Amino acid sequence: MPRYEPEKIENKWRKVYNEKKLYEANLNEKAEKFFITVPVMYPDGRLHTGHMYTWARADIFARFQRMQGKNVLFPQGFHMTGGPMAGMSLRLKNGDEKAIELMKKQGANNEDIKKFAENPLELGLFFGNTYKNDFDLVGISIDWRRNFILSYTKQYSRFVEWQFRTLRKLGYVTQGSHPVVWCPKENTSLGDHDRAEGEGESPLEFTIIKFKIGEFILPAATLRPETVYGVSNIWVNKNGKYNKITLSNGERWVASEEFARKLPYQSNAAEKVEEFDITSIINKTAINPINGEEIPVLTGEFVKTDVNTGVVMGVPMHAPFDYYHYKKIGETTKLKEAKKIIDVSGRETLIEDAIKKFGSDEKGLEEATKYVYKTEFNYGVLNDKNGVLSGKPTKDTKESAIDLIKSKKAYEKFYETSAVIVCRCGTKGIIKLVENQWFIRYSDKELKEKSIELVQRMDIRPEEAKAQITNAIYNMEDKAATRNGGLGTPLPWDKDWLIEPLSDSTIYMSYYTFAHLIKNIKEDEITDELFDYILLGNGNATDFSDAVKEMKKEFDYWYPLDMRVTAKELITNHIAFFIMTHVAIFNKEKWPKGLGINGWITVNKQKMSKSKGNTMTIDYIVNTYGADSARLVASASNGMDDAEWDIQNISGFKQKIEFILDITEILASFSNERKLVDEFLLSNINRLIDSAEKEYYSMKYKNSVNYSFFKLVDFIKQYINYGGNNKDTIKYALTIFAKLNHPFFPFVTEEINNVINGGELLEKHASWPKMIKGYDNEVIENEFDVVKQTLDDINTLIKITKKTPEEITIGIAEKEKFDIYNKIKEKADITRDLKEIRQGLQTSDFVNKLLKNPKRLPDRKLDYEKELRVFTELSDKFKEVYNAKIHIEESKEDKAMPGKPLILIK
RNA sequence: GCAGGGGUAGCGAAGCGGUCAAACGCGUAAGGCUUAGGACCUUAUGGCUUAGGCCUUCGAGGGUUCGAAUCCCUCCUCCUGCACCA
Repeated sequence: MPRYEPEKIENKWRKVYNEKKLYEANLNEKAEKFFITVPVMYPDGRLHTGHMYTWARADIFARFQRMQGKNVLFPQGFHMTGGPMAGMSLRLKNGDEKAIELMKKQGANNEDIKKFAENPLELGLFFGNTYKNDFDLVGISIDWRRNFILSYTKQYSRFVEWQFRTLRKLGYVTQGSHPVVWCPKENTSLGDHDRAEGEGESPLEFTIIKFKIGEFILPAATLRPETVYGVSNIWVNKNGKYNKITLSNGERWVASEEFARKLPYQSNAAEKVEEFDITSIINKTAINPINGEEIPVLTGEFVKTDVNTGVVMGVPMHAPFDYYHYKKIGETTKLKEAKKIIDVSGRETLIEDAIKKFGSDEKGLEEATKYVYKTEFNYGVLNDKNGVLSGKPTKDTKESAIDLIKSKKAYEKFYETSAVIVCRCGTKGIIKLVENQWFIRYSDKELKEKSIELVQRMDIRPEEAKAQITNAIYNMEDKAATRNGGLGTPLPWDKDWLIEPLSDSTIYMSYYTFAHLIKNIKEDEITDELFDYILLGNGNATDFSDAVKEMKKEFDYWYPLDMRVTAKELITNHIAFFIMTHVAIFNKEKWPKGLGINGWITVNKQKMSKSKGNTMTIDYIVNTYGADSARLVASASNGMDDAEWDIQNISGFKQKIEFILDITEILASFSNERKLVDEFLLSNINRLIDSAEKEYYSMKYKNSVNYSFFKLVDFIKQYINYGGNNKDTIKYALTIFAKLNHPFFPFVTEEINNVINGGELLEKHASWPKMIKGYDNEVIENEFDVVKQTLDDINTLIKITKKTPEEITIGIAEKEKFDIYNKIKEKADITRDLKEIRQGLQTSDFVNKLLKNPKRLPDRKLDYEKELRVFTELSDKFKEVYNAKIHIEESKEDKAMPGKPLILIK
C-alpha cells in the first residue's frame, strides 16, 4: 500500500492547473460571474501561517464558487504606499543591526539589503515576488495577470487622483488641523506598526491654564480644568530643567526644557528660549487667573518634566498625588487648608479612602487617581465654592470651565501622548499638530445613513459582524487622508501632501477588473473623463478608443464586488472606508455585495503574528506537511472568534487521507453485492452534500470539513465495518468525498477523482455534486443508529456483568409495538401534551412506558421489518465482535422496545 | 471612556426550547499490530453501578415553561477594536 506523498500529487496538479490557466478569469457573458478579493498585501516580510489563514479562507470560497459553475475572479495586488517600508529602508540605510538581521532572516542577502536601503520599493518588490511563489505553493487560486501595485503603478496613481477629485467635487473633502503622534528623528507620523512601544496610545488634549507669577506665566497643564477653583498651589520640580520661553505676543512662560523642545511641533509662537533657575520661584506666590487667589509655588519631585509643561496645578482634595504631597509639606510649613470643591454624595472622605485603599507609593497613588477621577466624574457635583460653575455635575462642566478660562484670557491647549510612545528607531514619540490637513468627511450624516442601509442588505458572514460594521459606520469621524512623509500618490490639488495608505485603497477593487488592460494605455490618455466613462458610465462612448471600451466592458461585467474577505481588525477602518467610499462615488448597482470576516489564529492563546515570533512561513509549512495539509488551518474556526490552531491536527488529517487513498486503490476488488448497509451509506452521504454546501456557503469551514471530511470518512468506515463491500456504492462515496473536499484540499481530491473517474477536472465549472432524491432513507439511518446503540448497550452489559458471552440473544419488539410507537411519534411532533397524545390510544404497560416523560417521547421513525432485517444482516458482524452465538428473533418481552431491542447475554 | 463578542469535558470547539454526559478535532489511557519506537487499528475518557440504570453538570444567582446550556433579569469574569496606522 502506498504512503500518501503530498509533494508528488501536488506538483502534478499544480502543473496541470497552471498549464490550463484555470485561475485566469476572462470575461464570459454566458457565465455568471463571481468577484472575490482579499485586501492588498503590504510586502515588508515573508508570509506566514496567519496570512495563509485569511487567504485560504478566501480561496476555498473561490473554488467552491467555481464548482458551483461561476466564472470566478480572484485577483491580488500589493500595497506599497505609506510608512513602514520607508521606515525600514531608512533604518537599513542607517546600518541598524536589528533591521539588517531581520531582513537576512527572511532571505535577503547583502546585495538585496543595499538595494532596499537605497529604495524602499525594492524591498516591496523583493517580498512581493516571494508572495506569488508562496501562494502558488499552497494553492491560492489567484489570477496574477491582474496584479498591480498601489500606488507605485503610474496608471493607478491616475486612478487615485480621479478618486480624490471626485470626492472633492461631491463635497466629501475638507481641511483642518490635526494632532498626530510623530517621530522627530524620522520626521514621520508614528502609526501603531511603527512603534517599538506604546501601541494603541493616542494624542490627548490638555488644557493649559496660565497662572501669573510676577512678570512670568506658569502654564499648568490639566485634564480637569473644572477643578480650577480647588487649586491650592502650583507644583514644579526643583530637580528639573526649566526654560524661560518668550512668545511672539510678549508673554514669558516658565516651563520644562522638554516642553520648550516640543512646543514648536504644535505652535510657532516661541521666539526666544533661555535657561531658567526654577528654584528662584519656589515658595513665591502665584495668582489663580480665575478667582485671583494667591497661591504658593511648591516643589514636588513627583512632577514629570518630560510630560506636558512640567508645571502642574495642585488640587489636593481631588487629586491623590497632590493630597499626599501637600499634606507632607504641610507638616513642616504652614499652608492654607485645601478646598474641597466637588461633592459626591455619601462619599465625604473619597480621597482619604482611595489612598488608604490603594496605598501611597507611586503605583498606589496612580490607581487612586484613576479611581477618584472616575468616581467624581460620574457621580460628582461642583459645590458652591465654584463661582459661576457651582451646582453643575462634573460630567457636564468641562466645556463651561474652558469657556470661563478663555474669558479670563488664561487658556491654551497642548497635546501630549496618552503614554510613552517609542518609534522603532528608538526615538521617543511626541505630538505634532499638523496644519491644513485634508480630511474625508466620513462624518457626513447622509453618507452614513446610505451606507448603513447598504450594510443591512449586504451578505455578511458571520451574521454578528453586521452589527459591528453598522456601529463602526455610525461612529465614523472625519479621516485625515494625507500625510507628509513615506510613499504615496501626491494629492492632485496640493502636491505637498501624499495620499495616505488607508485612503488610497478604498475602491481599488474596481481597478482589478481592467488592471491587465490599462497597462497598455499611455499615461497621458488616462484622464478623469476616462474613469468617469468606465466607472460611472458618464460621457460618450464615441470619445473613447476601443481599448477603453474593452476596459469598460470588463468593469461592467465583473463589478460590483461579490465578496471581500478580511480579518476583523479592519472593520472599524478599512471596511468602513471601503463601504462608504463606494456609496459616495459609485452608482447604486456597483455597491459591494458581500463580506466574509474572520478572526485570527492563536498559538497557545497568543495571536499569531510576526512580532510575537510564533509563526511558521508558508514555504516551510508546505514543504514539511504538504499544501493540502497546510490548508487545514482554514478550518480552525467558524466565525470571527479567535481560533486556536494546533499543528497536531494535521496528523489526524493524514491518517484519514491515507485510508481514502487505500480504498481508492483497491476499488476494483469490491463486489456487486447490495445490502441494507448500502442504503445506509447512500442516504447519509446524500445528506452530507446538503450540510456541507450550506456550511461552505456561510464560510463556516470548521463545520464544512466536519461534514465533508471527518463525517464522510467515518461513514465509509462504518459501512465497511458493517460488511458493506459494493463497488458502485464505494465509488460513489469516494467521488462525493473528492468533490465535497475539493475547495479545501484541491490537489489530493483531484488525484482521487482522477483515479476513480478520470475525465474532466474537478477544478472546472459546475463539478459540485447534487443530492439524489431517491437516496434519502431516514428509517434506515435510524435503524443503523439502533444498531450502534445496541452495540453500546451490549458493551455496557458485558462490562457490568464481567461475563464472557457465549450466547447473545437480540429480541426485536413485535410489529404492533412499532405501530403504536410510530403513531405516538407522529403525535409528539405536533404536541407535547401527554393527555392529548394519549387520546385514541389503548392503555397498556407499553403505552404507559412511552408516555412517562414528555422529554422522552418517541421522536424518530422506525420500522419493524427493517429493524429485524438490519440485525439479521449484521448478525455475522455481532458474532465476530463478541465471538459468541447470536440469535436474532422477535420478542414479546417488556424490555423489547422499538429501537431498543431486548438483550440477553449468557 | 465608546463599541462589539465570549464564559460548555484536559484543550479547541459544536449545540441556541425537547433524542436522557454533550457532534467533530486534538490530547490522554488500555489492548492489538510491530524486533523496538513511530505510524496504524479497536475500545475507553464526569461520578456511582454485578443487566442496558441512577446521580451531577453547560461562569454565579434568580425567573418564565410540562421541559432551559438554549428565553428574561441581576451579578462576576475574560477577550477584541478605537483611525491618520498597514
